[in-house]
Amino acid sequence: MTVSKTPPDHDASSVEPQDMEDMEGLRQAIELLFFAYRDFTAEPDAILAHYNFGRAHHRVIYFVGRNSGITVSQLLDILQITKQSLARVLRQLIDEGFIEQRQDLGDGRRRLLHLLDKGVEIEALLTARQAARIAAAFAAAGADAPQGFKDVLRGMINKKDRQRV
Amino acid sequence: MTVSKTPPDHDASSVEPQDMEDMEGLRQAIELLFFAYRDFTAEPDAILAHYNFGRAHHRVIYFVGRNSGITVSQLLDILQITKQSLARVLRQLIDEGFIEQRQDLGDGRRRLLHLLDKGVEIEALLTARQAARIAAAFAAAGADAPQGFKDVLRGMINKKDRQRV
DNA sequence: AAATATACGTCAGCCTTGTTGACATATATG
DNA sequence: CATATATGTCAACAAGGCTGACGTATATTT
Repeated sequence: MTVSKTPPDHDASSVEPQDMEDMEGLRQAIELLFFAYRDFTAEPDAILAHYNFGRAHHRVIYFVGRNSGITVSQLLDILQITKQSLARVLRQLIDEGFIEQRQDLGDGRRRLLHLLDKGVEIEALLTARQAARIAAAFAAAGADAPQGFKDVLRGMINKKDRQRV
Repeated sequence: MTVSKTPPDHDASSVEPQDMEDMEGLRQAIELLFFAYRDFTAEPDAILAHYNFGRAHHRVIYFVGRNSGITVSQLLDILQITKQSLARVLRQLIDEGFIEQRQDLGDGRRRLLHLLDKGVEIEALLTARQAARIAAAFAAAGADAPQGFKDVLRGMINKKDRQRV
């Protein structure tokens, strides 16, 4: 392996374009988002591992729980993954009795997804953990912080999906 | 395939434990976080694909850029992945001339990581895109929103890493 | 009624990025 | 000199993305 020998540097202060005076604040936001999301997902991931499930299962369970009777294609719109990727985890969730699909009486091509008891249970557990983390952060921040938090997140979402939440 | 036939239901309103009166707001936050992070990462991912890089490369480039001279183990602490996972992408980044490692003169076991020109360039591009998205969201939200946004995110990070940002 | 479009499922194979476990080397430190 | 630390690497595996191809049931259009 080739390793060059040089004194440790500290890269002084780098030049920032003047039209980006607030770059530092934006970089802070980028990093906070990384760390927060990292820890926000790590906790559910650990729980899911007990069921031999992963983050992909979590997403499906969550959004089916939140939108009972959602169709497969609506779920695909939310997750923005391919149907093959969804099929893999959905099949497991159905086979293992966490989710049930019923045929839509109006349009027989559609499969309406519903959580079964086991699904409701794990959804509640996972959501409770994530909600608790957010609730703690809300409580620690100022009273106006939750609104600011949500408003900024909403603004970060592509227009098309902003009205979803 | 077995599909039960039942009329479409709307699952009425589910029961919420009374100690979680604000559950709706917390669920909103959970979903906003999901959608915002999804779109926040999708844009860089698309750019990185042109270089045959992925999200893992982005993280390394970003944090090496932000912490010039960072060691491998410090980077591992941030990313919270195994050294083998890091090694795979780091090797590519070094081989392809995006990152350089220099030996620490104080402690010769350490490798200090630095962006090379190509690395600086792509880092700037990716960060500019993400910063622009956040800047737009900041501008669209109220003047106090950015502070609330950051405060809540900070509160969501595990204590150990809160002081990082 | 026939043709086409839509919703969904599935098979096969590939890639990235995470994991574990084992082991090697250089350098620091006790 | 012995041990601990920082790093690198090989091998194998799993999760969860992807593409492409194809099948079937149901709706819709012609």
